[in-house]
Amino acid sequence: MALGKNYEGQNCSLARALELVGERWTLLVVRDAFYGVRRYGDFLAHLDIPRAVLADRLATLVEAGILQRHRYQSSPPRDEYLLTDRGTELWSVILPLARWGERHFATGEPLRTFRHAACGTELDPASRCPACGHVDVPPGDVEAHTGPGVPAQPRQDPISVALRQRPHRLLQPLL
Amino acid sequence: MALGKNYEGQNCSLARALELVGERWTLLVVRDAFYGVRRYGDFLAHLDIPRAVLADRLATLVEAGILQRHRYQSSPPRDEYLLTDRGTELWSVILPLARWGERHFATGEPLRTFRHAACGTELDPASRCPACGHVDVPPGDVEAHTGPGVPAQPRQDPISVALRQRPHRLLQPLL
DNA sequence: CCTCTCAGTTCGGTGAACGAACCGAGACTA
DNA sequence: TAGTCTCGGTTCGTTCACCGAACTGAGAGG
Repeated sequence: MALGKNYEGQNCSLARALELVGERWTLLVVRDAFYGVRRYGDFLAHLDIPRAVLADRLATLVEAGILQRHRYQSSPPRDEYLLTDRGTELWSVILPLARWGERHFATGEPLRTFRHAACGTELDPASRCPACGHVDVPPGDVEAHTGPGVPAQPRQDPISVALRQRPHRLLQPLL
Repeated sequence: MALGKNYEGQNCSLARALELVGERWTLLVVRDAFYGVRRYGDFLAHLDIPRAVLADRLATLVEAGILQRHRYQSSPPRDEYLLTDRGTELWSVILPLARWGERHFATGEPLRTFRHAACGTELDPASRCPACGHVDVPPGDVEAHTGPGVPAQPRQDPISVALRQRPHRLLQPLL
C-alpha cells in the first residue's frame, strides 16, 4: 500500500493504520512474529511469500516501529526481527480477526487454538479468559495449541512442524 | 487480493479472513457502512475510491455475506448496502485497529471518538465501557462523536459534513 | 580455492489499481 | 417528445505492485 495516495484524504486513524498494516502479507508476517518466527529465512519458508516482498515488508515494519532488528550473532552477522511494544499491541487486532475468520469461513475444525497459559482455558475473541476472568490476556501469557482441524497433509517446513509439535508460548523463539 | 494464490497454503483462519477483508479499501468501506453510509454514490464521495474498485469491493462483500443489498425504492430502482450480522461482527476488528492507529500514528488529537450511547463514556479499544462496566458494547449502542482534532480544512462532501455535525449512532442511516 | 548458507537484490512478466471517459435506465422539464 | 439530470455503474489505457526465478555478496567451513 505504501501510502495509498487517497488514504491521506481520510485522515482517520483507521486509514493510517491500514497504510501500514493493510498491505498484502503484512499482517501474516506480524502473526508469524507472534508465533516466535524471527529470521528472514523462517518467515520465507513458512509464508511462501516472494523474497522481495518479504524484504520490503520487514523494512516497512521496522521503519514503522512495529518490528525491531536485533543482531543476535556477529559472525556471520545475523539479525532477527522482534516485535516492539507497538507491534505487540496488534494482538488485539489479530486475534479478533482470526476468530472472525474462523467463525465464518472455517472448513471444519480450527487449526490452532489460543489458551491462557496460566489456566489452559481457550481465550475468547477479545483475548479474555472465560475461566479466570482475566481481561486482556497479553500475548506473552498465551499458548498456541494445535487444534483438531489439522489437514491430512500438513505443511512440512520447519516452522509449521515446530508449531504442530507442542504447545508454544507466543513471542518466545520457536526454533 | 481476490485469492492470494499463496494464502491458500496458509489454511489459517487469519489468512482466510484477510483474503476477504485484507484487500485495499475493503475495511474502509466496511467502516463507512458502520457510520451509516449505504449508497454507492455516498461511499464514492466519502472515500475518494476509484469507481471500478468500489463496485468490485461491494460485490465481493455482498458475495461474502458481509454486506447485503436491499432495494429501498423501485422507481427508479435503487439499492442500499447494509451490514449483515457477519459484517457487524467486524466491529471487534475495526475498533481496535483504529485505536491502535490513533495511539501510535495520530497527528494531534483524535478526529472522532466512540462513546457508549447509554452513558456517554468513551469506549476502550476492546469496545468495553469503563464507566458502566459493559463488556462488548455492540456497535448499535455506540455513538460516534466528533473529536477535538478536526483539521483546519475538513472534507466537504455530504457524508463528512453529516458526520461532523452531530453525534451519530452507528449503523443508523446517515442521510 | 571451492562450496555452502543466509539474506537479500534484480529483473521480466502479469495482474490489480487508478482516473477519466463513457453508458444506460429512469425521472424531471418544457 | 426531445433534452437534460442523477445514479450506478462499465470500459479503457496507464501505472504500479506482486510474482517467481535468477542472481549477488558476505562470511563460514572444508
